[in-house]
Amino acid sequence: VILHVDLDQFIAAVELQHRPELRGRRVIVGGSGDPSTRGVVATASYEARRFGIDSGMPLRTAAHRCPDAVFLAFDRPAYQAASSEVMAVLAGFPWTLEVAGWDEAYLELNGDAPERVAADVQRAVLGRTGLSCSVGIGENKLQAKVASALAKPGGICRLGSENWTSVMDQRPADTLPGIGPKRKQLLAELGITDVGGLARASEETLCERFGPNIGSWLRQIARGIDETPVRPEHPPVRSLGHQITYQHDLADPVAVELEVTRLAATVAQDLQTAGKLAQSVVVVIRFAPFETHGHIARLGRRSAEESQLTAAALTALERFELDRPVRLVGVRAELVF
DNA sequence: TCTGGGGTCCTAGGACCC
DNA sequence: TCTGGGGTCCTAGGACCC
Repeated sequence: VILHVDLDQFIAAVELQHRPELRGRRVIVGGSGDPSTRGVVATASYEARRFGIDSGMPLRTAAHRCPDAVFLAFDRPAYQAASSEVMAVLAGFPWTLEVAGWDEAYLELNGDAPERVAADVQRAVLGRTGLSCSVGIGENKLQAKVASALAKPGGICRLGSENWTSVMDQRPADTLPGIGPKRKQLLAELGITDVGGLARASEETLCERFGPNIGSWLRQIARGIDETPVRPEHPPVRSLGHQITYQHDLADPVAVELEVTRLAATVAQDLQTAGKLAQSVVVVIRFAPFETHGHIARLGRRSAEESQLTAAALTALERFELDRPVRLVGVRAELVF
């Protein structure tokens, strides 16, 4: 039996802990906190969601739809700190814990009454961090994760092979994690809109449209099947980088080059801090209005040295024709692992 | 009304080798 | 004038997740 613990409105909840006077108000967290700048909504409070505000929406749009909302800057260190507290509480239980993100984790039980454990977990997290969470119970990670979404906010929900079909069949296909807007659209073109339809679809048709792996995997998740293990250790980091969207497009190629150099130096620093070596560097350029391209350059030798990273980044940059204004520059190191 | 930042994984196509 | 088949590796792009 697997539990999926998912914090409710995590980012907004952390902000409201720091500013209790904002409880009950329309709060929107994202970007610099200034809705006249480039950025998107990370999380909106329930009060703001009623105005159609949701994650990913441009801040400018959110300000239009909800002019009297309170806008707060995205505060990564605060969320990381809150997350660590929550995970420490979960680690205190005697079960295998997989941290799956800032605000979610899996617990693998062995024989204990899962509903009772779920309630214990909720009580412990709330008592020690002040944060509310939802808990899904399943026979695998997929079922548990889907169940926790159904349990929101603050509830407990159990899915298993006996009720998967009755609970899920009629729900839209994108209820399943792994199906986003594009796959939902492609499925709709095949006449598949709900989970039941996907479960009954022909594997051949799905593989033809989505490729061999994704095609058969989609059909599996629609049937509630998932064999991925709960893994307590963090998987090795594969890449590490930074990207910046500029408030004003960079029109000058020299400015772009300077930014690539700056970002490469930051990435080198981060590599050294993490004790990792890069084997190649990817430079990403997003041209105005919104066209993104990337080029990769291999390092002469595995390294975390600033000079090596910078040289490779500039080599990659040379492959771009910088003949248009640039709105984003990114540098990412691919690691040796 | 313009569209963040940090990641992972998969796919398609081309180069190359035997 | 027309050009196999099997395999690997690399690159670029895309979809998704939080």
